[in-house]
Amino acid sequence: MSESLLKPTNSEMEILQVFWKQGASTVKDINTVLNEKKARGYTTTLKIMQIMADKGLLNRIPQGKLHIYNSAFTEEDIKSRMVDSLIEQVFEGAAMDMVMQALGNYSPSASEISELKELLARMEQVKK
Amino acid sequence: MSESLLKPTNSEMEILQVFWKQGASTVKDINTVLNEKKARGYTTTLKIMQIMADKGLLNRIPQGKLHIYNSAFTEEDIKSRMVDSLIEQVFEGAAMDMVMQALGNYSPSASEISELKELLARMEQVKK
DNA sequence: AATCTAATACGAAGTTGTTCGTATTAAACG
DNA sequence: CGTTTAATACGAACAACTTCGTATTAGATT
Repeated sequence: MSESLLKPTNSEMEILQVFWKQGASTVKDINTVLNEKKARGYTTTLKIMQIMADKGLLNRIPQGKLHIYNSAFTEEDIKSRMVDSLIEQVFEGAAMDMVMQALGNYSPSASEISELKELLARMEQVKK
Repeated sequence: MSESLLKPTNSEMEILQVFWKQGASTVKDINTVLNEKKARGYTTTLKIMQIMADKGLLNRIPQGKLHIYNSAFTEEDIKSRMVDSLIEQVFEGAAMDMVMQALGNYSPSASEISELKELLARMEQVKK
């Protein structure tokens, strides 16, 4: 089981994002969406999806000749891994530094600030 | 000037982190520190540092036969780029989602919560 | 059933990153 | 000033990713 360390590449992330939005899809479905942003050959998308299935990132269900794929992991799961990886590799484990950096870069709107304050209040509750 | 998009690789990040801690260093200096965590050949470190200098990530000052290197960018600058890149590629621009995810993963200590609340309070002030 | 169509399978090429061995060179030493 | 030492330069190998062209195959069509 070496799947706990699986970190999708950029191309793989783009594909996963489509699955999270529209659920189970064929190669054609995915390729159509991807091509809205950037041209790629059909077999390019196919190949990457095959590799992803091999890695365990995607599930593949044969439907006659067709293959239907879907993400093997939830959006939260993968994004969580990616955030962890950044904190580890770039911030040497200093999670709060990363949060501060992010907040500094994108100063949140008033409503986002409220949302964050609520989250923090809830976290404070739990600690008691 | 294509350097605004420069995103260091993992190996490059490890090297930059050493520079940010101890300032200008030789290849030998850097390699010694890196080897505390993981064995690598001297020429491996040399090669990567040469590539980094080519890319503009490091400055190189010849000191007789020796070369003294240093990071060409501040810690904050690079880390900021890395955070931006994650937000862009993984969270499709949703910076707040990323912050929430990070806070969810590493529930902050009481003192960290206070620190964050202060930061948010200051941000709220600025908005007024 | 033969042909057509559209999907998958496969292999190869180009790129980037990492690693190291060997060659070169410049300074130091005797 | 020739030799040793220690640093850089260079090239090659390997692995991961991305891309695409071609081959194969299974189902649909006539």
